[in-house]
Amino acid sequence: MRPTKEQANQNRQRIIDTAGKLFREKGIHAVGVDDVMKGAGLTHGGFYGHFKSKGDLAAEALSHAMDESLRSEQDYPSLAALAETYLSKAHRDETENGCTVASLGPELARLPSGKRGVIASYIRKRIGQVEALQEKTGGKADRGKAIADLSSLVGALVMARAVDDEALSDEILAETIRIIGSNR
Amino acid sequence: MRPTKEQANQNRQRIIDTAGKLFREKGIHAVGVDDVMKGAGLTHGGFYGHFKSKGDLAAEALSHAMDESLRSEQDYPSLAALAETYLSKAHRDETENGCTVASLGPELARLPSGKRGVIASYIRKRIGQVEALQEKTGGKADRGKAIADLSSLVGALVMARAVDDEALSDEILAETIRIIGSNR
DNA sequence: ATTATCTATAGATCTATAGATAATGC
DNA sequence: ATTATCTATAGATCTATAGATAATGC
Repeated sequence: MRPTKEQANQNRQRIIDTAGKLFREKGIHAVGVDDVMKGAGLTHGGFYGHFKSKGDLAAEALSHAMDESLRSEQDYPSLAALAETYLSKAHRDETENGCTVASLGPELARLPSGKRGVIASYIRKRIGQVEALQEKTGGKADRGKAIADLSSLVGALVMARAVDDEALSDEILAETIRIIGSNR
Repeated sequence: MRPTKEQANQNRQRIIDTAGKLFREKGIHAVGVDDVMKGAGLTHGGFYGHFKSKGDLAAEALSHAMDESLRSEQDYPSLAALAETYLSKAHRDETENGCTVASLGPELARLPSGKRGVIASYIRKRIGQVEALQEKTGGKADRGKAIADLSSLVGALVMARAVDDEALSDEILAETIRIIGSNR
């Protein structure tokens, strides 16, 4: 039963969206084309009508996921407010949405270099976001400090997720929020 | 040709060591038992005489890798000196050795929870290391700041490796070193 | 006799392709 | 007639096991 052109486009978009969530939750290697298609409510053979390969899907899915996680954010009143959201327990525990760099981290570095341009672009936007918040509250932007603060955010989330001990995990989140908020 | 008991133990240790390097370089999922055994100069069938499963090897290999990367470090004179080494281009570019949390990051969070105790222990030691350096130079230890600085180190290394643009990668390393060194 | 390793292979899984199907869109 | 999807499967790869081999260690 062939769908309309519009339905086919929606199917394609749903494949990208599902892949973005599954890859962030389980890692790219741990998710098969079969899993993605099942998640999108399709059979896995149909995949290759939409994408040339799993790698091509990965590039599109990550790009889409990064756009989404930037787009979905409110305008924060301050850097402290961004840190509170980024390092919330909700963001830590809900791995299928949220920051792609924190969810996939080193796996991004191992992607074929032709498909890694979106990562630099995403990180540049995050740096810009932090700089804009510096101007909003403190005064003038300090790009170096923005980079170091962004590093803290990413590193704290990665560690808080890796750790098996909830008290330590909570402490990593809370203390990093506190230090960033104190405008060191 | 059966090796001596001592040689067999050395073989086992070489399997662990090889796995620690390969896992950090390529990710656990991307490395097969076959690759590890080939790297150790053995045939892959012999693996199961040493380990019950790939997962068991992973736990031992990561524990060993973390011990090694802590043990191999000099005594740093200051936090700034630690940051310079941790965020050196050498550490960024040489992924097979070096910090396991930065090399595997989110993949650690997806390990079965029974095998994640070593991660918390490793991170606690890293926090302690930063606190000791604070006392050595500034005065009294500030655990919250130690956690935030450690987060910066991990996050900056992950981002510097993920990015496709060498200028941006270098900037992330250099600026994070500068901010941590400025003892904000 | 024991055992570390090797050869060979079973069984599962994963990417990708081929051909059939059936409804859309010219 | 075109094409999005489905069924079926080829081919590669990966974990794990079984049985053979040959030197060690009691």
